[in-house]
Amino acid sequence: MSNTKLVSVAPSQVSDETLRNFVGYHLKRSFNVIQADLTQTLKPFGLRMLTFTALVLIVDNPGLSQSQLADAMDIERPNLVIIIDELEQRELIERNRVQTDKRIYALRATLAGKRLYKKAVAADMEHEARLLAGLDKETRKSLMTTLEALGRHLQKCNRGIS
Amino acid sequence: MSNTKLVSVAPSQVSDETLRNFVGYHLKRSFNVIQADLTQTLKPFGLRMLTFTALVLIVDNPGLSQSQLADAMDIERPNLVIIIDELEQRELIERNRVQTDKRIYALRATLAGKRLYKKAVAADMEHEARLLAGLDKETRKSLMTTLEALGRHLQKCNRGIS
DNA sequence: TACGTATAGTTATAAGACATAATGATCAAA
DNA sequence: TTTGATCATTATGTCTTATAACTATACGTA
Repeated sequence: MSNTKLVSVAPSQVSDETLRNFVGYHLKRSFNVIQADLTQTLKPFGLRMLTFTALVLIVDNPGLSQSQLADAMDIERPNLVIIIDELEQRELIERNRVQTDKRIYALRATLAGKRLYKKAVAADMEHEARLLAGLDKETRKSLMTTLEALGRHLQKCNRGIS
Repeated sequence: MSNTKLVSVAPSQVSDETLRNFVGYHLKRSFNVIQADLTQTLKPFGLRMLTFTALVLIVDNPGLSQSQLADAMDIERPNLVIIIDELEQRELIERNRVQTDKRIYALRATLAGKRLYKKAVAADMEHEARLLAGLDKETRKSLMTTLEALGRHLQKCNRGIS
């Protein structure tokens, strides 16, 4: 029993060497920081990440249905309802019945919605530029390239499963 | 009003071109896919992502306190309690009072905890290897390198703020 | 035409991940 | 010894996400 240590002292610094082998660990940690900052960035506009994402997709894809939007956002239809409710109550978007299929709402941004979109997207770009300012240009470019590649690959995998 | 379109038809495919400019968007989408797969991978071991992360950090850092662990996991102390409760009830870890400071619990993995750690870490590595198998070696390497760099940079930023 | 099935949106509900405030026990320093 | 800080905990609330069940509508087929 030569390796028995009755009292192991608390480590002065916690090591995450095992976890750092995992891509998912890095994704989560980096995303947490960005999300926290983005949440603050969007607060002045009265937007959360989810309502911001929905607004952007509606402006970029006028007339899309709630099902299409839920698919694009990778969330379930019931969860989208309150997000759309919120945007509609603020008169940033409209729900329009479709004549050819009365089950569907065609979603469109109002003028106010389009204006907020512009401001919020600009703020988001500034927020990311600020957060990534310390990284050298090479790394920033490589980051976007590899993340795009990872995203494409994983979406492909995912479609294969479901 | 030459650009007035009374009825815009639903887009056949939803475009996310604006969102794809954002690093945060890519991080979240990729993480979602990995998390879903990892959740399934850990299920046979009775572990969730949070309990898995806690177990790994406890095995790698025997004797650390709950405060240290909460810091390392970037969660608040109250939220860690139920995670530790769960691991302790399954006798994967132990809470040991520290003689020199009776406020602190020194956390240590039991033999069963260390065994489960080995299996779960191996399963996690297989899960990531499987998910990333389709990416060419260059991209995989570049991915880890840039994610490490991003992580280091963002943690540095974060410490500056708080 | 009528019936069975599928789809769009909604409601109700539950679980999980997170934050904050307050408490009791302990420590450490004035 | 008293005051203030720290550790773990309890209670509580919010946000995100998932599932099941419901209504209204659409569609294919007998």
